[in-house]
Amino acid sequence: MRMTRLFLRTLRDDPADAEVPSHKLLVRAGYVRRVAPGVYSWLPLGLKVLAKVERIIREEMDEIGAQEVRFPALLPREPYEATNRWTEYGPNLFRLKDRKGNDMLLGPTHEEMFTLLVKDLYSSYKDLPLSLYQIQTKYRDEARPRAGILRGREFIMKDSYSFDVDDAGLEAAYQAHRAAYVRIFDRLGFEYVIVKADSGAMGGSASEEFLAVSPTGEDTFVRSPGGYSANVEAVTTVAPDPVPYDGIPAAHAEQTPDTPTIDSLVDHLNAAFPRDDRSWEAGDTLKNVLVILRHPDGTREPLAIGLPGDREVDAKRLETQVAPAEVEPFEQKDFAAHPGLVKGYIGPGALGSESTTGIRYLTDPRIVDGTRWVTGADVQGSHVIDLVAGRDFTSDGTIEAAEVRAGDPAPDGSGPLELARGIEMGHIFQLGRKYAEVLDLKVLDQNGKLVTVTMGSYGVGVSRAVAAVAEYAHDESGLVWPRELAPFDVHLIVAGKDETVVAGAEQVYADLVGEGFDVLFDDRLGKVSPGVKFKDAELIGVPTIVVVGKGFVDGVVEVKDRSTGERRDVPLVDLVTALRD
RNA sequence: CGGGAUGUAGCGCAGCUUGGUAGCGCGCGCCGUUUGGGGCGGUGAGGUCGCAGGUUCGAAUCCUGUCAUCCCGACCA
Repeated sequence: MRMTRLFLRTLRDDPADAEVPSHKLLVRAGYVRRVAPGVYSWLPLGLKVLAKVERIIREEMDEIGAQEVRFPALLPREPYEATNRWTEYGPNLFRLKDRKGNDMLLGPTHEEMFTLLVKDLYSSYKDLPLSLYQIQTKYRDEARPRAGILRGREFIMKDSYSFDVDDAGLEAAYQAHRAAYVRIFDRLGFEYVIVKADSGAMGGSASEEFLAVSPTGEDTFVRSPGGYSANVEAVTTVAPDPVPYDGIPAAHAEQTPDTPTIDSLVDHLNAAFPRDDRSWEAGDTLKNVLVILRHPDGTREPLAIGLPGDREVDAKRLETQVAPAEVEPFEQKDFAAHPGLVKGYIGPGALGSESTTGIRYLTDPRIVDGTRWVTGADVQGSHVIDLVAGRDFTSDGTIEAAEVRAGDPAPDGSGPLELARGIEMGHIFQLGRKYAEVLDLKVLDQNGKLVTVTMGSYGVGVSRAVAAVAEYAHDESGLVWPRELAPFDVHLIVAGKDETVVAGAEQVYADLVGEGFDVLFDDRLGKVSPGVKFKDAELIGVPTIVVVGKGFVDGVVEVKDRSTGERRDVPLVDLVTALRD
């Protein structure tokens, strides 16, 4: 491709609406253009990269025997009504009506369509196992699209689904997909982690996410030096062993006026009740947080969560624990309904299903028998000291709702956890029979009996992958594509206006194309200085740059490696060999 | 949905405080010059100043409303 013909205009400045590197560079280098928030057009350069990502995915999916199909993005309402997702998806679903007034939607995901397709055509265990996939455009009307194509409202996704008669078959399909994903992400070339994910509302059992490690990622995950990694939601707390409490004095209530917050309480304790061994700390206090759970049937249930005073409740972790109920704040009217609760001084005495309030009381796993706490006395201006778990109070159970912090021990004993950010690139999980049951996907088994099919669901963000690669594959000059994804193999520059140099570059171009290289030839002459061409080449990010210039009279051209910056003169006759290395 | 910011030429921005012929850089066309790191000079094309209403002799500028976009958070297979 000649630069003088390529549909491209590079920009000297970063677009004002771009924040993250991939967004800035993909727009500046002419790969994509914004059409609407979260909606982008792919230009020739971008489309070539996208196609290469798709090719890798197709090869690996085909390799595990999955077959490609393609569903429409425009879908009728009915299948989504059957699974209740027409309602559940809420405002995130793009809805529209056809001329007859029938409801339609732009598909956010295709579990229903795949399930119904298999139901349409297959009816015997002999037809299984089966894996189908598609690479297709999805639509989700995100409340806040951001970061260019990293999180759009229209995006390209590979989604596949496995169909098996039994759990062993599902497990095998899951492992096959997992292995394929490992190969896909290895080939895409970025650093990633596989984390245990919360399968949450989707109702599956096993579920893992592939996260590209990147500070611009939206998902926080944890990992340990010993190799543990997980979503924050999936982290389980390492509970200490119970400790004996024989020598601990009896709990005693003390006056602690004006100490509604943990900080004010700790200050007061150190001033009024100093410890012999050390100062009081926030972690010595037991904080009791109240929320309201709204259950799917609409009922509201108060819930108290007891946790060490130096930790906050992590809203996401809490919601994962109480799903499908939703978490709402505990409001003034709720306090009014429970006069036994003294705001700011709530203690275990007023909590628990056996207590006067009857409010369910769940505690952090760290609060084991024998641990001693300072906590509210359920009296205005008073706290209890030396309150011992298991002796002075009990809870209705434990809950994983406290925030996870760097330095916390990994659940598998593999060392302290580190917090990092990642971009969700792939998600695999064992759906089980949820969709097959609602949509009545059954096959006859060996005994002629109807059995419900079990399914797996597996996704890769294809357009997101282009941006995710760009997130790390760049430097201060521009993009630096891995060879397998680059829009071209070679970026050829003619530097100079001398007729022999120009003619020479033309010849090199023809030769390289003849040898099978995909070459971008910057053949611009006239006012386009060599500096402009070098800058554009670095911005575009083709891995190898060949310059035909002043060395040409001596029969050499310059070969530059975009990623290392290394440049060397190569005799014209050796060029093809050098490029093949 | 909460908080913050911004809307002026294709892109990046100034002008607004203090109302008076709409500017700069890049990009684009043409002429000349230049050719190994976004060169120089000249000359052009291109703008309902987000939109609506108001104040005023006169509004990009002041007032009111509204829409949009971006960022943080909430949300999000």
